[in-house]
Amino acid sequence: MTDPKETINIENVVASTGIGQELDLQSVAMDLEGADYDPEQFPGLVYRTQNPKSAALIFRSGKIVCTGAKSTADVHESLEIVFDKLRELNIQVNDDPEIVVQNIVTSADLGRNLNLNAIAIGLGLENIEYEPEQFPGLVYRLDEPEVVALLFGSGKLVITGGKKPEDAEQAVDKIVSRLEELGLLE
Amino acid sequence: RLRKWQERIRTKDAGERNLQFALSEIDRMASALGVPRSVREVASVIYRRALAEDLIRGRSIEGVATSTLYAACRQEGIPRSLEEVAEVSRVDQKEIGRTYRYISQELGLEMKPVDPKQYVPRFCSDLGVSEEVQSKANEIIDTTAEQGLLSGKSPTGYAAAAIYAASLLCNEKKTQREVADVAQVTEVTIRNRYQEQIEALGIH
DNA sequence: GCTTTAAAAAGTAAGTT
DNA sequence: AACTTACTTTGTAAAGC
Repeated sequence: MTDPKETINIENVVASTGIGQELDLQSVAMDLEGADYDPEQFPGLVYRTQNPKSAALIFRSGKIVCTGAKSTADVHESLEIVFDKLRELNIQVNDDPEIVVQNIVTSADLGRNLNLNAIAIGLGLENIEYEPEQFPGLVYRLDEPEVVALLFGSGKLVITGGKKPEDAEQAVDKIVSRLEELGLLE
Repeated sequence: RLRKWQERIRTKDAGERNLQFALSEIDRMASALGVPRSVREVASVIYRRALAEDLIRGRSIEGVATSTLYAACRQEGIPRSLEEVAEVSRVDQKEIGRTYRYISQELGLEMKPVDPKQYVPRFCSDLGVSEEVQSKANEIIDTTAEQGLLSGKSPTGYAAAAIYAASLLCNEKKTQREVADVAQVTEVTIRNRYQEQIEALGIH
């Protein structure tokens, strides 16, 4: 029996930060190669890094959102690249702007198929959302840690809403023990 | 004070008119769907509860009315798919679905997942197949669902595949296209569910 | 509420070959 | 019938409508 915790994989990390400087996005868009900026569509400028792969949304206020990184370390690496690119454009960037992780998306595998109908009843219809006509996953909201888990018939999971990697581990533990005590993981 | 009085009356009148509009819309859509009067009554009860709980603010009356009708059909055991409900509503399917989930959650309706068997009588009737095909389809659904095959699958596609399989087993073959049309799913979905079901049943 | 970005899960659908 | 592409669901920040 493989511990489901060992199947956890971070798929996406969202973080926010700021350079503490207002920006003229129009000129940044001109000077920054590969930048996508369409203020009519969205107020942020989109800049993609290749290694590590991520997408940064840069705003007029100097605030930045980084998405798509596979780890918190990658978030920092990606943002350092963004900071350096801005410095190359003679824009002042603080030495180490505070980076706050806002959301971590994780996948995991319980290793056996799940009867979602039985789980919906077992976990309590009032606590879950399961509408297979609209989406194949069962939505389970946990209080501690405060995350949302999507459970699939294959036994695969998606956990989102966490701020740190341990949130996903705790969530998997709780889900496994709840399903075990309900006898729905045999 | 007189102004406040008038305002209250105006608000009350507007509220009455909105409720009448919602109920007439539920009636219109229920007729178009051909569901019995009991379903309209259940829908109007749910709608009034949503109104009392102030769940309509920020949402269209039409959207909430349609969602309560969708929920009522399910509660009464004669579900209509979101696609079918959307066809008689002025609200798009996506909006009906999210409004339904919101109302269901807030009112604590505790709706059980739709049992594919609930679609069998209507689909079979539309196809004009025998009672034998109908009970065979129900049997296929029960035995395969017990094996966990239903998890995550849409109830209409699951029912359609079982009816298709049953029509073959009872020598009353209907084509995948015919079944797909009454269930409003694609032939590809029927093919996929059908393959899983006959494999689970050990029919080769 | 919406707009945009990223990523996974699995089902369904549509278009092309 | 296979492949590809795309949409459904979940969280999250950003600025502006």
